[in-house]
Amino acid sequence: MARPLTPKLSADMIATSALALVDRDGEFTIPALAKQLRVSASSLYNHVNGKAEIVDLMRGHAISRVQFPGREAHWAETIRAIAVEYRNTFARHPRLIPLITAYSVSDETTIRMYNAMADAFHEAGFTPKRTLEAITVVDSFVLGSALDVAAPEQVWDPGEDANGNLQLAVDAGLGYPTRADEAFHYGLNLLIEGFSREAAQRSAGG
Amino acid sequence: MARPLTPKLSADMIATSALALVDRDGEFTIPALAKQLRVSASSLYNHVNGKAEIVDLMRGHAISRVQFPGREAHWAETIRAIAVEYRNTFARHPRLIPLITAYSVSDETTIRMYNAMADAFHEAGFTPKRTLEAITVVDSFVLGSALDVAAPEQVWDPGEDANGNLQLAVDAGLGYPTRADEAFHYGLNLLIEGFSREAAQRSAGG
DNA sequence: ACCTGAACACCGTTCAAGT
DNA sequence: ACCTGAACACCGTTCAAGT
Repeated sequence: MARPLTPKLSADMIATSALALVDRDGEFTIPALAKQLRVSASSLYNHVNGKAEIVDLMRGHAISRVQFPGREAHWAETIRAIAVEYRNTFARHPRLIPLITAYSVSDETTIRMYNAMADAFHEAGFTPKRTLEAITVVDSFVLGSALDVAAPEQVWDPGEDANGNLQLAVDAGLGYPTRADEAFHYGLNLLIEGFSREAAQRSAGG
Repeated sequence: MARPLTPKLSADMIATSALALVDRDGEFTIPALAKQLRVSASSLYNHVNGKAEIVDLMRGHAISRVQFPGREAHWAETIRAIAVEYRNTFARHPRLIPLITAYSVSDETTIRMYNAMADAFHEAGFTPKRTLEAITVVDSFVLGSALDVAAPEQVWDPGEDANGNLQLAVDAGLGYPTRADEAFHYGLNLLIEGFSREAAQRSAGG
């Protein structure tokens, strides 16, 4: 074969194909990826610097869909919309999450998201330090909630080791596929209510 | 050599040694682990069924230190104490977190923790379904916060892509090594305040 | 510039052999 | 029962050769 007139590969094709493998298998290998692309393994290295870079591209690819709310919204609704979008984006590829947590997280979309949150908390009257902490809180909760989507359900099947109250709760949750979703919105509401109360106190001159 | 009179290895030694490698390098390999234990790689398989089981043992080993509060405490303080303990336990071995998120999470200590939280929320008057959601919320936030400890600081060095408000917040956070700690307590307070308000509403017959 | 096959170092796991 | 060394399949990456 050797070099074709038009390239058989691109970084974007590699990312898309790898994401499909992760969605299906929870992992990917270079040989499996090459096979799916009908290409030899070494060809990938003409477009990509290594496996770590492929993971990086996958995160960028997954996250690039994030839609931001318009600036006309109330700051609290901006925070909510970003958190929901961010979490849903991760939840769309739950098995990607364990892979990307091992790597650093600083692509352009992430920064844009932090920017938008910083603006919202500034509008709420938060100090810079408080803004940093609030962003960290939202980020942690979103990431943890996304991980919860990826987690196998067996966590919630404790069997004999559960005492009465846990068993009751689990029974209430079985056959309840939106558990992770509802818990996410519940927690997000608690956080935003707390932020709002703090904002009200600040504007009241507390 | 062959078989020694007293075994050179045990599952616990393997877990401890692997944890030391992860703390130092962020990962571990079977050959490196065997070398540190001054043993051949194949010897490990007399005590352990494979790499996945070693990761399982590491999580159990790390988590086994968790101290539970006495039952005399107020339910809200019980929740707080568990969350703090749980999160600090993970934060003690931050580089372990990306490894264990890829596996399932259902050992005995975890179940005991969920049991204790279920009792606390029951005491607060939560329904079983609400209890399940509240536990999920706390769990997600704790895990996300622990991941934040493990995350490289470069997330918070956005450089030119930051707009004014984000840059101000980051400036407030640089050289501020307890950022992750303070954000965790901030978020935890918000959640517990929310839980308490809900409990008060319920007991008032809302 | 981009694809290929051969090659290399390394990893996880198995297993017969030894005591 | 428990350790060893040899062996196997597999993985990530490099590189000279080809167009």
